[in-house]
Amino acid sequence: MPEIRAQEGSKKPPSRRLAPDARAQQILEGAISHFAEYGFDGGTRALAAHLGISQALLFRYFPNKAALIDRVYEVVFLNRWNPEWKALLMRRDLPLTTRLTSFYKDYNRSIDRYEVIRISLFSALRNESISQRYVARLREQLIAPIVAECRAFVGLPAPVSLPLHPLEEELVLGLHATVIYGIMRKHVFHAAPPTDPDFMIELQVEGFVRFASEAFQRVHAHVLKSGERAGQPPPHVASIS
Amino acid sequence: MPEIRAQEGSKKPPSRRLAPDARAQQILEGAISHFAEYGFDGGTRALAAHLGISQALLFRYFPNKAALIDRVYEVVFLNRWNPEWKALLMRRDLPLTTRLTSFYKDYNRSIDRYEVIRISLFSALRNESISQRYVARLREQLIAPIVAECRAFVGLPAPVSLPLHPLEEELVLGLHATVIYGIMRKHVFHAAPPTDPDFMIELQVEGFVRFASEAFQRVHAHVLKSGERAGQPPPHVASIS
DNA sequence: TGCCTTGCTTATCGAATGATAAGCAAGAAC
DNA sequence: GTTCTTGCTTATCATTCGATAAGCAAGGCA
Repeated sequence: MPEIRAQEGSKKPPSRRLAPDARAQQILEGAISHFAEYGFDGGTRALAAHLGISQALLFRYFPNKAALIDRVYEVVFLNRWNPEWKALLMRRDLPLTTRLTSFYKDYNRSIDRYEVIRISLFSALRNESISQRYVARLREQLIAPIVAECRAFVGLPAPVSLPLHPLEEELVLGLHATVIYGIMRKHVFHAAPPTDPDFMIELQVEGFVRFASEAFQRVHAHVLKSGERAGQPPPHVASIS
Repeated sequence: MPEIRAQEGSKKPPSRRLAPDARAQQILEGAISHFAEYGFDGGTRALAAHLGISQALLFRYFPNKAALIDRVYEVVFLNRWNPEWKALLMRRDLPLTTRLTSFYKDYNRSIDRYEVIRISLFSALRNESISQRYVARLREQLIAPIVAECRAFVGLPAPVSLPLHPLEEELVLGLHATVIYGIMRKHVFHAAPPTDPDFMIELQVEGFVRFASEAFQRVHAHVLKSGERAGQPPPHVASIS
């Protein structure tokens, strides 16, 4: 009878004395999935247990919990940006529909991950500065360029002569929303029917571009009509009833 | 010289010995704004301090923290639903555009609140059952009826003879997304330009209805073409890189 | 003015949190 | 097989968490 290793505890045979780099990487990946599931208040003990290591070991590889979270942010936010997106969107040798379709298919593929969308939301709800920086980059690198391309597409003046208006951004963000909200339905609200994201993106982009000309014209007319008196924000209702 | 009340501590003159109902209501409202800001891991001590009362008093009015959170959910989710929405959406004596526009203006007005959107997200990220019940109601009471109305509008068979397809719902959710994501940008990502929500809703609905006929036709063609082999979910990528 | 109900606070509990210190033992080097 | 480096665990820290118990005092009532 071969010597059976008395099953110690429950399940931690596949981890003993890793090389420091490997262990750090393992902890980081475990932290990503742990914090994505339970938020950043998910305890370090639960994380360690999930990794099959002792809780103290975490602090040998990361000085404190905040530092570990910062590394998580780095992976989720910074490493997930494709600098070629902007260039793709501005390639006027391609039809606007083609550019938007292939961009959003790629963008969708890049962020349609349980960990990414949930950690993004957890950090945004914490008002983390990295989240706000991501939003700013999104605006400057993607939304604003798309607005500019739409301007060119519908025959309106370029942003250099006529500055971008928030309502134009919002128009584009309407298209953006269909992609983001779809991912959120899947990973946050757990209400995603099995579907074909590429087909839906083709459809949404087609609808957007088809209506773009009229929409941008109407936005410009609306802006002129309301005398650019910087639409006062809607009255903030006090009680919540 | 009038007797100045030695400023005790910092600021808690406007609260002593309230009637039980008033105190309970005050705590509930404070909890809503506290949990909306810091999530449900926001401590009871911080909540009490914000209310200018002792932490122990909370447990005199609510048996435990979970019970308080349940009351918060009640206010945010249940009290915020207008049962007339479905009827409005189905009023075929009105043009579809009119119905959608006035519905989404009202819906937007109803949920465009800092506390509502943030608490909804916090609870969804916790996989709370009430959040999932809200999503189910949204589907059954709003999205499905809109799909049915669109079917009628574009001349497709009613759901009784041809069951709703997830892709059709997703088409409608694209419109829904523009409203929800706009609210999230404002209260979660803090990236909302001052804008005119009613105007944007008119525009988005107009674009949606204008493209609805072709979109629904293409969805049906797509469903037939892919032989209804229940689109296999996209391969779940393992590493997060 | 005095009493007496009751709304509220102070003090404290055990469990859980992030983090530290000391020592065990795996496994390469010889 | 022995040694020695070092990856890892056990034990413990102070702090903070939700929750409880005992007692103070505000203010209506007489």
